[in-house]
Amino acid sequence: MSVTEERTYDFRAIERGWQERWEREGIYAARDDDPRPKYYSLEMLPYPSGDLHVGHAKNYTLGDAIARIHRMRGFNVLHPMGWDAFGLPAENAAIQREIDPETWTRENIRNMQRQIRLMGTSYDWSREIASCDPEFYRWNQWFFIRLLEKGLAYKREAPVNWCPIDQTVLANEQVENGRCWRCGAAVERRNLAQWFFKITDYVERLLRELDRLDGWPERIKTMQRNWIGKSEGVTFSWDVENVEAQIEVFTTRVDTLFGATFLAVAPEHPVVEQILQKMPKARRRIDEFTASLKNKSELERTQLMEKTGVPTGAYAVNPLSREKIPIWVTNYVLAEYGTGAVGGVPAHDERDFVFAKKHGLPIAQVITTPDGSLHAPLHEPYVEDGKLIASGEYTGMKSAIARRAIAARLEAMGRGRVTVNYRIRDWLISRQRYWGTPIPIVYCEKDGIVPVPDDQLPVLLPKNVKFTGQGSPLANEPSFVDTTCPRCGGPARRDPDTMDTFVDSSWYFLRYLDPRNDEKPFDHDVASNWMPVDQYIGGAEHAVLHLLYARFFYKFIVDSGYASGDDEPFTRLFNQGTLLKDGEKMSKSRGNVVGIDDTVERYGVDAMRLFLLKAAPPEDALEWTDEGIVGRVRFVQRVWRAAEPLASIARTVPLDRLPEIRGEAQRELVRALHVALESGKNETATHRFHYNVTTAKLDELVNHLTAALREPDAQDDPAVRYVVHALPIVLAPFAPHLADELWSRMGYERSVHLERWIEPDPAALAVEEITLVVQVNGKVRARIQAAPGIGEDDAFALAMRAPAVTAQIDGKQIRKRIFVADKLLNIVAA
RNA sequence: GGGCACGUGGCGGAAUCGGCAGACGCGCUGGAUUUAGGUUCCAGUGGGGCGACCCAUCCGAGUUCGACUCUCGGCGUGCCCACCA
Repeated sequence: MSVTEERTYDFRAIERGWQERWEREGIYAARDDDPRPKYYSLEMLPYPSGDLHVGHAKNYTLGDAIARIHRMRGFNVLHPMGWDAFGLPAENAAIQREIDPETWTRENIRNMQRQIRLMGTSYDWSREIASCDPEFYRWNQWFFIRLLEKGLAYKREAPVNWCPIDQTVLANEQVENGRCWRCGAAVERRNLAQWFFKITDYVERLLRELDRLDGWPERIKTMQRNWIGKSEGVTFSWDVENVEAQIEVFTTRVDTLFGATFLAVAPEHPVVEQILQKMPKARRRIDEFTASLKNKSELERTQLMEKTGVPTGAYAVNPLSREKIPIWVTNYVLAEYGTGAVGGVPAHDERDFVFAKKHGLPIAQVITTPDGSLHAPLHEPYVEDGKLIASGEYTGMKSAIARRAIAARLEAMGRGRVTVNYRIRDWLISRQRYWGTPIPIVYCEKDGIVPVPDDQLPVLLPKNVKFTGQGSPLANEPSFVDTTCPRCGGPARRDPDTMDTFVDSSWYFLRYLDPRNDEKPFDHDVASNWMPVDQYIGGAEHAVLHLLYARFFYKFIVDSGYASGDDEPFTRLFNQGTLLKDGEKMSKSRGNVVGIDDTVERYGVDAMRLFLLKAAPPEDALEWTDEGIVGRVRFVQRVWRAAEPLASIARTVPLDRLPEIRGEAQRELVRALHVALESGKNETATHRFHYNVTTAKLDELVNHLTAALREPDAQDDPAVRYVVHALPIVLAPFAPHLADELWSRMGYERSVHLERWIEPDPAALAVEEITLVVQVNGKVRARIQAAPGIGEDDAFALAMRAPAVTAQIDGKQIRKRIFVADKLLNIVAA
């Protein structure tokens, strides 16, 4: 073996060895009774899709660095991991390849456990959970029944989103641009009886309390606000001429009421049938129109079709002007939003304008610009607030004032009221699929809807189910569906549906706190002590799904007394940027994945981790390159070559005080260490987590160390020994294996990950000389070396000795001096 | 169409408070070591000029002694929402 080979860091053997030892000794296990301040550090739990790629590694590496540095900063850190194990891909594998979904899932979990361990992440594996375990999903069923008892779970027939490919209904949150979020199929509308969670009961709190989530990205809060979609307006009714009916409309622009020239209703609106009873002549054309819409998917109806409609022949009476306007059935008014009917104001609404132009309906301007300069004919709708015209007694009012006045008038007439409307709908949780939590409900001919009693939970998923891809697997399984009523003992049928997997992730973070409890989902006191999650890390794709559901669920949990304290579950949220390969998001479906196993085998875990942290700030998208990681391989080897030969003697210089400093180079070396320590501390304390900067400071430190080691007798220099001694500590959160290997070679028995971070020392950070920038008229002309704290006059005197400065001032008057202590002197001359 | 981000060398990025633009890394160039390749080490690396200096953070204005940073306008990129009444 040659000399160079001997000094090469054998990362393959060393990294594996440390992972086994950490696990054997359980050094990352969190204890409930630890007296130190708690820190709950959580990454969104992964779906066990098969293989991890370096995109996953990016997410977990950041979370692990944060957990590790908090542990070293004196916190009792809880850092758990688990599996979001229910879901469609497992069932699709069953249909396509005849593998049992459970087998498929368990195999994937096993493989991903191995890969996550390969990354050297500091999880407390004793708390691991998988949502497909009956010990976990039992509590989904338990919570379902608690929600049912509170009236927050209910079954209702409603128009719902149906995915024809995945053969199940979807929540509104799972429909993106009219398409299924999983498979991309155009979603259809179906009227089905389904279970909902009443998230709308919590909508005001979910909206208002976003304001106090200071640790959340503004972007995510905005997305939640938009999704909730609160709008304030007026709901009021129109009489229908010659028909015993009223039509309620909701509008945010009641100031435009005098400009309504038609009334638009959704085809599904009940008033359509009432009108047809009186005026059967219109039936054929309305039926034809409605039928033409029926064939269209929701996507086509909302996005691709032009606005169209047919008149009903009936007229509505404007409650204020008494004007009669025609009632039209249209395709652009949605039955599910507001009241399903809208006053058509072409002059001041873009959709109504387009519709009126097409069908030759009048355009009546009732708002003009504040200066009154806008007059008919309008070539485009004027949708801003302005001043009312042609609006009876309200003419001349500003929009905002008119809105209040007209609302008050409608209220006084007993026709209307100020209302608030929300875009968000109740959360549809039924799924017509097998691989999920069975809904714990039994239908009895005598007793109706009967919840399964707590002591009969869990309702287990049956094994050996047939997967044909046709219809719901559980519904086709008589041994599961046929049961007896828990109340009367008579024949009954089980609900054949399973729950949306987002139910699992709405409270899983509480199960980590008490994972083996078989009497309750979690203990009240244990949960209250650990909650809320201090730092939550994950991608932004869950902004209106998981993150909204979990907030709802935790509010319910605190309201019900299952836990106490702040009812917001996640104090701080950090959105990781995605990992790109060749400019595209790395994903299995795109086929551009770089695997964990290959990367670790080739470059080592620490090099991979360092690259993922170093290449970009964690919130930014990061392009994976094989060239970039070799720089980190070099770094790991450079550290090893510098520090390992001194490992046996480094401990002779203690870390609890600064070492003897023999010269300027030694000062700079020790300073570089403390700069790195401070960077790690600050990036953590400010929650920026820009460890790309901290790792750059580590590079500078190692550059200084390498230079110092070229001096004769460097091994005997106390500053060199001190820095080598401290190196494992400052490396530990980022390159945990390398750090522990060096630490143990110094003779320590205990892992470096149980050591304290060294507090950056102001004396080490202080500089003996500062560089004062001298500007003339804002342009840098000289840099002068001076002692820190130099006064303005002394600085000026020094500056005037610099030829580059005097040359610029020559022949001019000095008007002003700006002096920033220890930084800059700007001489203004003209 | 609306909202929110962002725009700095060949590339990823740094500059935390309005005060040295380009830290650190990749790549590249030259040198040393090496039979050679690789590794390692050293030096250099925004553009222009022989030079004192000049130009440069998407473009254009503005505020300021001083702007990558603040304001206004434009262009570009990304993400989210979108017949929501």
